[in-house]
Amino acid sequence: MANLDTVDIKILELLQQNSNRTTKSIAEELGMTTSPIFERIKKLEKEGYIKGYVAVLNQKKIGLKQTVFMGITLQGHTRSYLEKFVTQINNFPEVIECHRVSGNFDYLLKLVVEDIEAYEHFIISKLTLLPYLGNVQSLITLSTGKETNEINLSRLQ
Amino acid sequence: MANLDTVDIKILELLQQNSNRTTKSIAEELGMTTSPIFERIKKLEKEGYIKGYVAVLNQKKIGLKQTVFMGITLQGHTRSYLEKFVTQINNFPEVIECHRVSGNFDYLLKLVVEDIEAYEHFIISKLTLLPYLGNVQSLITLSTGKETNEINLSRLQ
DNA sequence: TATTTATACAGCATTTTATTCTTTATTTTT
DNA sequence: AAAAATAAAGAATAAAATGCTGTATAAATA
Repeated sequence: MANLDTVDIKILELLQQNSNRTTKSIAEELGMTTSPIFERIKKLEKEGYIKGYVAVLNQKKIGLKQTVFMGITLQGHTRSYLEKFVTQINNFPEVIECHRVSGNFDYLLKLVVEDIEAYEHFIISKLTLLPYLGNVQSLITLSTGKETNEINLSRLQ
Repeated sequence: MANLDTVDIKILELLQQNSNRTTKSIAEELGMTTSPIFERIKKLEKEGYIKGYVAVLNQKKIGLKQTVFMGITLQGHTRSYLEKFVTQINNFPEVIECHRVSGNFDYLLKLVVEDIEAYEHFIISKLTLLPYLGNVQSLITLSTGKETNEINLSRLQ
């Protein structure tokens, strides 16, 4: 695919908002028939523009009410240790994101836990067991104004 | 719904991984027929456990290669100003998350941009126009070890 | 310029899935 | 123990996905 045209971008925008829409309804919105829309979606999937389709859950309703960010600095920085650290961090079910960053920390983590108590438990019984841990800073989410996975594609047009 | 049973949790886990699976294939995996699975999914949607279904895009392939986190401190803290700040921040297409946090910052943002240059442009031409801005700290993502929206539900069982 | 080739899409046919309904078994309540 | 509620199987129907054919338009080639 040379590049994405207007129709492709529109399809991606719609599927980011609701991936359960029928091909037909997308086709109608774009003033086309189902087949070209169907074929374009398959192409976007095949060529990797679309990584997949997922259900988004209501964390709070499920009992996981607390989001926490952690800035972590390590004391050692050997390659083998960094890799080990990432592997272990990724295995914790509480951790949903783990980014190596430049700036005032080495790593930034995003966690989802039941509540503050569960977070404290995570720190005591899991995190602090990791060696070479340096400075650890917690950012406890009080409220969330925006939290989406939707990438704004208007910039591409 | 009193609460989620084992089958509900399993369904949620599967739909978090791939929401395009057919009812039939989920039913087969769980050793049931399609109708109960179908009804359970509808119930989970209706009662708000499932917020929606979305396509996950390949950011890099689309040309948005850089993720950045920003810790922001405000100088003023009147209610009306905080609200205005959040509203304006949420309107920036670059910002995909905006959390009010306790800790060393007032707000933590997550942004997705083309590259560092685009990030600099965001700061100069958008962010710094906001009044009452205090300390701003950037955490530039170098690499990402884990980045998922999938909530681990094994904790609930 | 004429001719071929590739691309995109409409429209229809077919297969597969989603959805609804009925019946039966099981559990819960009284 | 009887009645009511719940859960699921199985079949029937509606809707959607998927594939195919033909046509128009654009791009490439001679």
